[in-house]
Amino acid sequence: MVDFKDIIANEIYDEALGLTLEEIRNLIEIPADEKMGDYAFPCFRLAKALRKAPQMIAADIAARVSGNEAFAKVENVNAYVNFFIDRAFFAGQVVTEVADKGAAYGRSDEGKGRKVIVEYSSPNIAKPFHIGHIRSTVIGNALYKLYDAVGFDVVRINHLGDYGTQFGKMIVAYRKWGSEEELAKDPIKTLLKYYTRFHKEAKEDPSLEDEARETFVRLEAGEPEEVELWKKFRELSLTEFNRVYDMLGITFDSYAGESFYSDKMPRFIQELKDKGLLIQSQGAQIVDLEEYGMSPAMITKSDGSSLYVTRDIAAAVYRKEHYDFYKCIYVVASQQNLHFKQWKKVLELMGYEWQKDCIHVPFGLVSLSDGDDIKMMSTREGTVVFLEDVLNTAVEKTAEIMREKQTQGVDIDTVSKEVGIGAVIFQELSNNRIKDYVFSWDKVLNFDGETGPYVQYTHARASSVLRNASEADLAAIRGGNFDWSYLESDSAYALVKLLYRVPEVVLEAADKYEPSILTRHLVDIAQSFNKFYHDEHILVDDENEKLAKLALVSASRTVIANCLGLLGIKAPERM
RNA sequence: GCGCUCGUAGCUCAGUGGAUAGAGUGUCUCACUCCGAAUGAGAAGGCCGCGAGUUCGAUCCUCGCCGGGCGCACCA
Repeated sequence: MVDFKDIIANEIYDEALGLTLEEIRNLIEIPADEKMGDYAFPCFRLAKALRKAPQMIAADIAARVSGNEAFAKVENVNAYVNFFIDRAFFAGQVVTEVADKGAAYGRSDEGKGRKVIVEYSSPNIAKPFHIGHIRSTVIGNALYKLYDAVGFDVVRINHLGDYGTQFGKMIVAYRKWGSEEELAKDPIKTLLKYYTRFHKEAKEDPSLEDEARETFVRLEAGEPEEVELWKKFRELSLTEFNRVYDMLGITFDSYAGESFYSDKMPRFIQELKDKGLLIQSQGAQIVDLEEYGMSPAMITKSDGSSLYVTRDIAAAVYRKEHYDFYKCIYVVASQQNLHFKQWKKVLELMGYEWQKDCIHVPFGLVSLSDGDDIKMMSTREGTVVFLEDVLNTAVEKTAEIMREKQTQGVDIDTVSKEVGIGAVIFQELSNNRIKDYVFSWDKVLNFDGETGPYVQYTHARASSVLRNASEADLAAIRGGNFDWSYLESDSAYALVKLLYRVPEVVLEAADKYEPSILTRHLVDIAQSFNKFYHDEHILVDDENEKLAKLALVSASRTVIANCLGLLGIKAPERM
């Protein structure tokens, strides 16, 4: 498709300006106000070199470039050269491009098949899957889809938190107060009960903590009794997690969690020793990072058992050797910024240059409102909102709305899931991932305005218009060429521009590890479509006008469906 | 105390080294004999936390302060 910035840069370029083609291209901007054109070139930067007022330069350039078929008008306003695209030409380009590419519109091959690992979700086994876990899960899934869309070969890893002292605690608690029947009935909630009780009682009796650590040492040493219990907890948990993953439509290529690396650690502990990085301190073994302004990275505890960093080092090297990744993306909470900094530094000190290809993608905290108080969710305290409850409630509310509206021709059961769960996912992907937020039922159950259901509704509405068109019309708009001057109105044109930008927005979202960039753009498209829909009648009598407009509706529908797909959200035809 | 991070409309949040800082929500209006009103239009609402600096130009970059969040060795 045409690249207007390239065209403009080529038109403007002149040796006398003292800027390279690339520099000129980068200066081109999209004006905030549409009245100022579709693209603008500010001339301030040229003033010094040319020793001329920027306004004069702009006037010169505007006079020099003109006559390209892509532009309806080129003019200067003060220090800016403003370019107005030829609307009909542009609409034709975009609409036919979308029609040609269909589901592939927005995708590209920038990645050239290189391998990217995305590690995400990674819940702790034996703990509930709560609303806080949605972030890594949903952001990670969107990043997987985005990287896949821009041409990378993506491996999805669920790095389960299935190891560590917490399992010592769990085993101790189960042995003291557990019952098999209770566990079978509702595994996670029961395990959570034991875990909560453990922490309550450990406050009174600190020896429980020691007992838990010893138990973990035995687990890591492969003692059959401990291993068997651990396996049981792991299996029960996975069954429950998979139920949530199914609802969200998420799958993984690997569930190699922390335990997977337990037998791979000794090699690295030895390597750290050999490289003179490991020092003894208070009975533990650490890598001193003081000169880098960080607290030490603890590699083994005084009882000899491993820690988080130890396992992450093993995991990183394993992945490099096993997958030979181009990039390894860790979608993990910002609370662990320090951990990742330490871990990267240790890898660097070990001489693994590829650590620079390991990228921590952090996200903010989800907290709960408790009256006037805002507090962190705590598994230990038992103050959590279960993700499954949130999803189910959203689905129920959707079904209720659909019954009220008496939506025809759909299976409420199926569509309410697509819309309800889509609403929760969309909400999660709406804001910058780094922002903290307070969970709110009102917010997650609001389906008006900039929400998932709004975008899905727009898709359903476009689908409905196309259903109302005749078979002959639909056949005609598949790749047809029409009188695009019917798409020169402000609202049609605004929509065309947004559709045009989708491929670059997808790339940017992947580049910045920020799905919300796409979510926001999708909202803009939906708003723009709805405005177009209100401003203009689509199924008009004039055949040429109708076909041009239908082609735009069809393109919009395709793009909305594609973008929703990249976010991991369904696009129902009716709702 | 140190490090990281956030601070933009009543609330939730976009935004960019450039032209008059934008949405949604809430409040008040208006629009369904018309392709889906989970919609659209309008009104109202802003020392872009504060103070310096860099720049032709700063809400954006730098430094300092203030306020919130997170983290800082035997948890993950």
